[in-house]
Amino acid sequence: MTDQQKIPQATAKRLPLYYRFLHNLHLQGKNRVSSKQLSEAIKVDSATIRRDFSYFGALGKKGYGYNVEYLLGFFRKTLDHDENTPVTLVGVGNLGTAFLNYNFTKNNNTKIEMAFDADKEKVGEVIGDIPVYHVDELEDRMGSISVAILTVPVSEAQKMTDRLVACGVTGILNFTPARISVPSDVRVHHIDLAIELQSLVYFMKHYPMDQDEE
Amino acid sequence: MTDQQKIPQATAKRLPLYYRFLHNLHLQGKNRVSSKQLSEAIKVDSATIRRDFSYFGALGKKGYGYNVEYLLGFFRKTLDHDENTPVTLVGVGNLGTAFLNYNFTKNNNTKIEMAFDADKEKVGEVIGDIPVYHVDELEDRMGSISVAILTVPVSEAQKMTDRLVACGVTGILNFTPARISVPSDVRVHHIDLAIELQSLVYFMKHYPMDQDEE
DNA sequence: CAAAAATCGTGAATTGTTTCACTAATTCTA
DNA sequence: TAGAATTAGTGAAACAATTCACGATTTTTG
Ligand SMILES: NC(=O)c1ccc[n+]([C@@H]2O[C@H](COP(=O)([O-])OP(=O)(O)OC[C@H]3O[C@@H](n4cnc5c(N)ncnc54)[C@H](O)[C@@H]3O)[C@@H](O)[C@H]2O)c1
Ligand SMILES: NC(=O)c1ccc[n+]([C@@H]2O[C@H](COP(=O)([O-])OP(=O)(O)OC[C@H]3O[C@@H](n4cnc5c(N)ncnc54)[C@H](O)[C@@H]3O)[C@@H](O)[C@H]2O)c1
Repeated sequence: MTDQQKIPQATAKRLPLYYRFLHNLHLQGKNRVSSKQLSEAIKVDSATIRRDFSYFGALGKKGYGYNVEYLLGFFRKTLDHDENTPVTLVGVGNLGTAFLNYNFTKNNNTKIEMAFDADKEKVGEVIGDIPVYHVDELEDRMGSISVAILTVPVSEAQKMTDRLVACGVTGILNFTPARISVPSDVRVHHIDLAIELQSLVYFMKHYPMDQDEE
Repeated sequence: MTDQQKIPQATAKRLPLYYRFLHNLHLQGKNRVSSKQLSEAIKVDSATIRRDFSYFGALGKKGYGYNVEYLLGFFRKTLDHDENTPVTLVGVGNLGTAFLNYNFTKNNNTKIEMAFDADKEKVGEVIGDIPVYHVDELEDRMGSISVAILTVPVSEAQKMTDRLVACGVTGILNFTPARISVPSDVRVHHIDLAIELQSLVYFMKHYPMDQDEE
C-alpha cells in the first residue's frame, strides 16, 4: 500500500494519462512506441516522459523504444488497475447526474457504486445502473467505500464532508466551490469549474501564447 | 491586453480564487482581512498569498492586513471583471447540459451565450436561457466569441476543435479525453475527469497524507 | 503613551519540475 | 555486416514555485 515513495507528484498525475494512451495503443494492435511518439500524442515533452518512466526503472530499450504490452502491464500493476475502487457520489443534481450517466469504469479502475441525494424526488431512481439513496441512509450504506465525489450545493459541502469523513472516506473529489476542511489524513482534490473558466480567460488575455502549456 | 508579464502562472491560477473569496467577504460586510485569515479559508500558505499579492505592488498595510474593498477593486480591474466574456459550448450531452443549467455568470465574468449540438432532438431547446443551435450553423453564429467549452464525444473532439479554431476561437476548455492539437496561439485547458478520479485514488494509495496538497 | 502584538513585504533558501544535451545501446538499411 | 539512424536513460543546468525568517511598520492593549 504505502510506497517506496520516490515518484514526484507531477509524475504521478501523468500516470493515468500514460496508462490510457498505452491501453488505446494496445487495442489498436501496436506493440511498440517511442517517447517521441508518446510526446506528440499526449503533448508532454519527450524528455519528461522518459524521466517519468525512469522513476520506475529501465522500462525501455535504447534504439527501440518501449514495448507497449510490457509497459501497459507494468502500469496496470503500478496503478492497481486490477482491482476496482468503489466510489460514492453525493448530490445527484446537474453535475452529479452527468457523472452517473457516464461510464467511468470503461478503461478505468473506479466505479461509482451508489449515490445519495436529499431530494425525495431523486431517491429510488437508478441512473446509469447506479442506485440513488436518501442521504439519511449514508452512514448505513457506505460500508467500506473510501472515495467520494461531492456535487452538492456549496452550502452543504462542509457538512457532507464531515459526514463522509466520519464514514471513513479518505479521498474526496470536490466539485463545489467550497474549500472544505478535512483531517490531515484525508485527501481532497478540488475541481473548480468556474475558476477553470476564469483562469483560461485570464491566461488568454494576459499571456502571449507560444506553446501548449497546462 | 498583453501584460507587463511578470506574474507566475501558479499565481495567475489563484487569482480567481482570491477574487471569489474577497467578493464573499465583501458581501458579508467585512472590510479587513489578513493573509493568515485568507490562508485558513482558501488553504493556501500565507507566505504564498503575500507573495502573490506582492507581484501587483504593496496592496496591504503592515500590522493591519488588507482592505477588502480596495483589494477587491484592484482584482476586479486585474481580472477584467467589468467586462463579460462570451463563451460557446459545443456538445449538449450529459456534461454540456449540466453546464448550461449552471449559472456561471454569478460571481463570474463569463457567460455561455450559445450552445451547439449535432442531434436534431437537442436543437431548438433553450436550456437555462441558452439557445441550442445545430452544429451546422456554428460558423454562421459564432461571431466574435473566442472561448469555447468542448463537451462532445471524444471521436468528434479534434474535428470540432479545428472548426472552432477556424472561427477564431483562441481558448478551449476541453472536457474530452482527447489531447487536441491546436495552433500555437490557441490555449487549451484540459479537464480530464476520469484522470482526476484515478489520480486521486493513486495518491490515496501511495502517498501518506499529511497536509492538503493540490 | 509605551510596550506588546500583529502583520506585510521580501531576500534568501529550499524544494520541485522541466529541459538540455550527451552517451551508450540497439535497430535498421543497403 | 558495416555504417547510419534511432532512441532510452540520465547528469547537470535551468526554470518555477514555495517557504522560511526577519526587518519595518502599524495597530492594539493596558
Ligand atoms: N453544474 C455545473 O456546471 C457546476 C459548475 C461549477 C460548479 N458546480 C458546483 O457543483 C455543485 C453541484 O452543482 P449542480 O449544478 O449539480 O447543483 P444542483 O443544485 O443541480 O445539484 C445539487 C444536488 O444536491 C442535492 N442535495 C442538496 N443537499 C444535499 C445533501 N445535504 N446531501 C445530499 N444531496 C444534497 C440536491 O437535491 C441536488 O440534487 C455545486 O456546489 C456547484 O456550485 C456546478
Ligand atoms: N459525463 C461525464 O461525466 C464525463 C466524464 C468524463 C469525461 N467526459 C467526456 O466529456 C465528453 C462529453 O460527455 P457526455 O457524457 O456529456 O457525452 P454525451 O454523449 O452525453 O454528449 C455528447 C453530446 O455531443 C453531441 N455531439 C456529437 N457530435 C457532435 C458534433 N460534431 N458537434 C456538436 N455536438 C455533437 C451529441 O449529440 C451529445 O449530445 C465526452 O468526450 C466524455 O468522454 C464526460
